[in-house]
Amino acid sequence: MAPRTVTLEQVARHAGVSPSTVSRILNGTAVVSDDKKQAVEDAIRTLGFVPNPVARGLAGGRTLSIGVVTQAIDSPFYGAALRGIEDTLGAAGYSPLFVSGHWNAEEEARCIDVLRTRRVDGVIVLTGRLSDAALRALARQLPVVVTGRSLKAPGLLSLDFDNERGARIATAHLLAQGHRSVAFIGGDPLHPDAREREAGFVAAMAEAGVPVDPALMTVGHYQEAGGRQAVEQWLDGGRRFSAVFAANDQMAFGAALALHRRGLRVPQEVSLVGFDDLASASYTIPPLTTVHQPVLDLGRAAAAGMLDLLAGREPEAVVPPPTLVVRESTAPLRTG
Amino acid sequence: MAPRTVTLEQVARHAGVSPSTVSRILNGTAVVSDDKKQAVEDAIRTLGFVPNPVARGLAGGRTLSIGVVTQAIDSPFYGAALRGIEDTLGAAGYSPLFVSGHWNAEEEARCIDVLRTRRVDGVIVLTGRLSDAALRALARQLPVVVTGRSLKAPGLLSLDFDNERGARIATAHLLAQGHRSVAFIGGDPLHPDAREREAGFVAAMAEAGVPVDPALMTVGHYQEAGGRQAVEQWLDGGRRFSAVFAANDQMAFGAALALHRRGLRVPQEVSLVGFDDLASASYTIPPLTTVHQPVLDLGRAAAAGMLDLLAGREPEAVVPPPTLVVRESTAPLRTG
DNA sequence: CTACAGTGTGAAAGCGCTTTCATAGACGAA
DNA sequence: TTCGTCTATGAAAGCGCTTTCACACTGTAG
Repeated sequence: MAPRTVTLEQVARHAGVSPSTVSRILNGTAVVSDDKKQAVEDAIRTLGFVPNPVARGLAGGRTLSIGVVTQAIDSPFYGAALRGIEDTLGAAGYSPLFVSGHWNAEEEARCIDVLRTRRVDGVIVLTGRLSDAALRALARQLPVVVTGRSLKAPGLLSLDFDNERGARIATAHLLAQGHRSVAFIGGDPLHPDAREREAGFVAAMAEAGVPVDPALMTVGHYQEAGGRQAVEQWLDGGRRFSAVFAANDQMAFGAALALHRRGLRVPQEVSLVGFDDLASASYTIPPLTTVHQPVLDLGRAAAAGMLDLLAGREPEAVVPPPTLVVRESTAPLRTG
Repeated sequence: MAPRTVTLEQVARHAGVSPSTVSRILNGTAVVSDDKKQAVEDAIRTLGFVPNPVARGLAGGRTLSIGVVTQAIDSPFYGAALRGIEDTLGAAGYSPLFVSGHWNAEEEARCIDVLRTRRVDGVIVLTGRLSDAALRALARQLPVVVTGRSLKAPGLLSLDFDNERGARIATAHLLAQGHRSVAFIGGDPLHPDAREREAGFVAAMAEAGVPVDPALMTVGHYQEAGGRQAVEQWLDGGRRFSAVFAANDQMAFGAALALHRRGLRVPQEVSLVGFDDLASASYTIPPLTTVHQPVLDLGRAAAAGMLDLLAGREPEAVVPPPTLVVRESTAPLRTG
């Protein structure tokens, strides 16, 4: 219980070389003769030496930690991404440092200050409210990976998910089922992805030659309560619709509850489609048809991209395309 | 964009004092005359000096970061706790370092090694599989706060939630509604809290003089799928019950789906109670009656306790008692 | 045989801060 | 007045690692 921390110097002494040599072997910074390398590796093993990242951070400027700016640490949506990041970063010896911006540009900027203060080697930003300019500026100092936008800059990798396409296929599915009056509950138009999803919806409707009723389009702020209120207002206003497309699952859940309360059965009377495919979407009643976002993969891709950036490699990021997961909340329009 | 990092030495020069003095002022380690203190504070302000935690960590051994061992970074249950921890730690200038043990003692031990390597100032363990002995040993080296068990040791604070009581009131609620054949879906008995919840269920039944049917008690591993399978098996086996108490919400969701599939309506035909009060529990169909666990407060309390421990104060932790949130998944037994 | 690139290696100087340790005053006691 | 005891402060030694820089060597060319 008192394994006095082993230092690089001890390893050096044990192996009969200088600390510099040990460091060089550790980091592969220079060519070292094979015999010394062997001796050092043996010493490391027998002594059980583990480099101290703190000292490394001070001396070399590398802390082996990556800042991750998320919006809320307990977000059901980003959770999977965080997991993906944690996994692939961890496998490479890096540790993520999670901070939450709470959908607030100012707070996000503060988070990034904290990360910089802590000397992280890179920053992964999950969507967020920061301006593109701010990200570009940040990328001049550190490798940056950002999701939810497409943005070109040196030292910056952006991983964008095709929200419009996702919304299109969701809407197309409803249309293919015969629905003509489909209501849309959007996210906050401040989010680019909310705008894209709306655009996808509109595009799919136009493509099918179905006019969209502006009265059946509203904003639900990506929260359950928003979805619920949307439906309640439509129903209170006497609006009729046979299908609802919610721009995220949480709003779809809210909508489902409102429909249930008003005695409208899903999918018999109203079809419902969500977006994101949260883990819980397959266990709602009925299980929700939704657009699957590969968030876990996105997290992994972001982390892998960061690793590439750090290694000076050209990052090759692949974000899988959106797919529709058809479950039980949608059904063909009942004629008559 | 090139605000060359300001060092403590620059502050010292600017204020006309020695670095030692600046450090002393920063840490309050010694008495410093008021005029110098003033000068230093001015210098800090005008220079915009921010101490480098990495250097601090190397020199002083304090990194101002707290390791947090959670089981899955994307857990819907612990998420709120993480948020609470992040908030109160952040307010005190500490940063949490989250690592996930994935319900695996070995992995948890590895996580703790990572944290130690990173020289965290303390460790918060959310439940987990580590042995009490391992935690006690850890507490000899670092302040430790652990949730989900009660355990006394120097340098260790344990925050336990009254699972048994929670299970009792949930069961009592069902019993008060006239239910007599109530089924129980438990968590993995390896979790102490799973055992406690089961004990609470059994105790409440006994208290009411209602015999428990062992065939109506099963293990669902805290997952949706487990809850679902439990119900399916009972139904397939021809078992009858008018109420189900699931030891966590996720299993309750699974159970609800299985009941729905079999055409049994909640709460008309079967009452359903969960445990945890996940954020999503109020938006299921029907909204779930469940035992509210103040996870957010628990997270805050854990962080506050850690801060106390670090400051050498006697931590005074208060975990609020469980309460039952009655929603719409429970109803009086239909007689006849 | 001298001169000049390479190579592998060690010495030593930091990285930015904390923390002894030592010292110059200030002050009360003798 | 002299001595001892504090008290505030500075000098300097690290914390454990990286990274110049310089130095022996080798080897090859002139």
